[in-house]
Amino acid sequence: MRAPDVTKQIIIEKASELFNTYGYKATSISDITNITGLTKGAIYRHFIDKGELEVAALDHMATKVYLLLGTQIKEAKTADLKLRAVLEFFRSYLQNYALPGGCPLLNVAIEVDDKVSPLKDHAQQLLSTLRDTLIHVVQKGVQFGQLRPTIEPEQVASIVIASLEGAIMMCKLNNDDKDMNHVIDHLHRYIDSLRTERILP
Amino acid sequence: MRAPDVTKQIIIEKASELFNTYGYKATSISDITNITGLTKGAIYRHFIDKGELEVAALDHMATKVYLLLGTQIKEAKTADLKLRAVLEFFRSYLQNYALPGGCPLLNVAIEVDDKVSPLKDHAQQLLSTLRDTLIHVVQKGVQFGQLRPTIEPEQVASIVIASLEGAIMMCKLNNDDKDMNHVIDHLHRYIDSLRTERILP
DNA sequence: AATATTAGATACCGATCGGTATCTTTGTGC
DNA sequence: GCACAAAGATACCGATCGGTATCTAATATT
Repeated sequence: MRAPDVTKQIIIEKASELFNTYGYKATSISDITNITGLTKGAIYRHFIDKGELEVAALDHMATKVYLLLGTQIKEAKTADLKLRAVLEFFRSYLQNYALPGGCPLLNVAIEVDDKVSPLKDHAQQLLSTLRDTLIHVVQKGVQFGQLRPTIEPEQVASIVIASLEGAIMMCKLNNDDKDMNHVIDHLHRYIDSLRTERILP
Repeated sequence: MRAPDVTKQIIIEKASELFNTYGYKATSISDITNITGLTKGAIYRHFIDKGELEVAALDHMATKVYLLLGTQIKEAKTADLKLRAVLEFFRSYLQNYALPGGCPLLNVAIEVDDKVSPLKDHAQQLLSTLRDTLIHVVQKGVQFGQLRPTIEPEQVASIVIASLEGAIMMCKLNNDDKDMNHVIDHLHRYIDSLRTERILP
């Protein structure tokens, strides 16, 4: 008998990889028992039903990703560098496969079809968090005179997120980084256009 | 007893809506018998297994969409207008819901997780077709002096497709057109920048 | 009109799904 | 060391999955 929260964490970790790779509905409890070496009895002791495990797994993946992304953003000093850090974070996303199955947000957003469900609520919250993070970066950039005051932070967020998520889809389907590189190149130039004009000496 | 190909077409049409809305794996044969009023016997007379129906349904949706998109592109006279027609096509995509479940390409691309499968092959082909269409538009635009000769057609295609598909994901999740409008506004300005500079009088 | 062909209905198959009741084992507090 | 609580295993449940063998009925052929 192990400390219960350790076992629970193992279940969440392994399950989240399966969910993110094969889909939430497509991953069965048996798949999770197989990969964890545990039994159904053990799993259902920690989660009242599959839905609760799905939400826990999504939360786990999300905090893992956002923690790393948040760090990268904080380390960059100016708004435009912070935005570029986001781009490079998404590029590395595809290369080192620390995150099996691609972007958790994209995957869950496409899979959930219910009008309302806990999983959809969490997916919406994930997107909001990402949007708000980018919006905040841009707002601060304007405030500090790093970015042009005429730009709309919400629009910048929409453009950056949509481009990167779409690129992930394309790259995953073709097993090829080409589209992501094209998109990131373009976004770098887009960010250039957001900066305040500096008269160089 | 009806003409067989009429029944087959009904099955494909109804099934494709279910597949695109709820997912391929998540839609059962029973779901299809319910919506068509037919029985399993009738369905399995026309398709050897579920996989064959999945592919037929995806093909059906794709040709339906690409026929309409192709028309819009042909009706626009210059390359930059053709590209803008693509943007507006995607905008209308979300509003009138002639296409239940959103973009078939995006949905299937996220769902297929197999390394190789007929459905994935078709999904890849769909993306290639869309890419090639945009690339061709840009190449002709350069050839006819409508677009700057320095631009890379492949990069334009990646950027346009990724942005639009990503926006679809965001809008579907939030049930809100905002992100798509932001993205399309940006793409219009991007297309502006692709045009040959004209010295206005 | 009789026959051959085929679309579609019915009833069933084994496998697997999510979930649960119950039993055994393990660790903990006294 | 013994009682108790909790973790995990086992065995099972009804429902549903994709798929099929067989039967019926409607059309097409002659």
